[in-house]
Amino acid sequence: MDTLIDCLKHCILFKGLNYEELNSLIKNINYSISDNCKNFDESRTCIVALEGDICESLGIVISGELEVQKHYASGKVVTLAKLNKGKIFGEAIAFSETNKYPATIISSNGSIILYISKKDIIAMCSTYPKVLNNFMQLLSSKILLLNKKIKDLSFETLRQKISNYLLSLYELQNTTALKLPMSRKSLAEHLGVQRPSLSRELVNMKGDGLIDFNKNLVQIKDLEGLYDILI
Amino acid sequence: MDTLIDCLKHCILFKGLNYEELNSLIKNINYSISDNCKNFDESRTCIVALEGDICESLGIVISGELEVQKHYASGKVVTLAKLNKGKIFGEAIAFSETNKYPATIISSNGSIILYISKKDIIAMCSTYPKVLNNFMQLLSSKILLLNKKIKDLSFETLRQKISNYLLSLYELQNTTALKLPMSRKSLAEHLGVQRPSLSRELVNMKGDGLIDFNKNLVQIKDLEGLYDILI
DNA sequence: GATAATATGTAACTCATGTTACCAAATTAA
DNA sequence: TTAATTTGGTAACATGAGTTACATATTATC
Repeated sequence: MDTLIDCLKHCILFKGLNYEELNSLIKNINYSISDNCKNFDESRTCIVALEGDICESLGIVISGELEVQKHYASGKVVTLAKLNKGKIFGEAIAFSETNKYPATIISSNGSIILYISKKDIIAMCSTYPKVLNNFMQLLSSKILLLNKKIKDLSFETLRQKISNYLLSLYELQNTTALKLPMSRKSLAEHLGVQRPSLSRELVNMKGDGLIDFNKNLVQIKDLEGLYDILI
Repeated sequence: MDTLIDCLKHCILFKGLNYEELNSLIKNINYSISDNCKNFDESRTCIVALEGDICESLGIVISGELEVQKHYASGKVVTLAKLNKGKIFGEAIAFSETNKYPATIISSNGSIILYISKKDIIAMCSTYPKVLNNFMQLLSSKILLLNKKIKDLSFETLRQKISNYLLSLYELQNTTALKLPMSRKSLAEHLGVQRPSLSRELVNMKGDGLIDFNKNLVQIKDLEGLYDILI
């Protein structure tokens, strides 16, 4: 039981709750623990949830490590995320209208998972406002993160991607004399473009009087021009 | 008061609550109503919130219409959304870590807005589990919607976009003999590409034996091939 | 300090898609 | 039914970015 509480202490959902509160919480809410997996596939990995399965509850990893995977028809498998102790999953899926897992979740080392059903989450949140607050913050922050990702993805040209990046640096560093915090190689990767393409476009932008640069220092020469590129 | 309750009845946050429950709710929770705007800009439009403003509460439109706008340095203004009676805003922003409005919200016709602070939302959700459930569903569905949008956006080539679209039709219509529900013009717009480019690529895909088509009927010839394109 | 490994800049080429223009087909209006 | 409008196909061209290759610069290792 103590190891359970110790684990929940590290879970973002229970941030700000002390030992006593967690102790009372775990006694007062309904939950179930999957001590071992029911389904095994041929390679001895345990299938926690299959893509398309109905999701009715929130899962919290108590021990072991889960992998979120996308299985393609061709047989190719792509691991999207790894979830270790204290990480949660299914929180957004359970409450959505089409509550089906969008990916498969497996465990290769016999993990233990605590499940709380939708109904019991509502009950828990009603009783523990701190948990409710944490849950809201979790979902909200995810929404803003996804919005940012969509914004980044929706820039089409390389020049837009570079301008967007430089302007976010400008707002962060509060100066037009920017210091790039990473190498060209990493920047190209970060922007999702090829390194030679990045180099070429930086030279073009210098030629157009938008920026000047030397090593990892970039001087914005036409701030408004950079903003115009994003529209 | 009755018009207020009538308005809340149409708000997604209070779905499933009857008149009595709404009546008791409105008496038991703390809220504030902005009867008129404090800030007017030169064009007599009322500024509900400026981009960058701290957001501490959820807003519900009681009457009038709000516009969510992005104001660019160049002076250009893009309207992102319109919010009419019963629509809510700030729900994800208030609870996120960086709780700043990502866009400006204005009203040109003197709207009335009901505000519920973060603290009072928590209190309301604790007292009314139905509202809590609605709130969770709202945030969760938004997350899944944004995830889908990211998935769609992350396909790079036109062939990937077409394949992804055809495969979603396939899963929807449960047959490889697909009926396109829209014109080429609309489809091109929907996929974010030019109409001639779409035509050209459809012909290429027919040439590669992936599909066959005639008018608004598309026959999938190589299902696995289509899936492979997405990887 | 010499050498190897890695990162960066640059140029030539390829390719996918946007762009424009034009004609045919289909749909709608008169 | 004819005329007008919209939609769709196709071709030629322009362009932006990926690809490859190679030279130079920087950094790490001994």
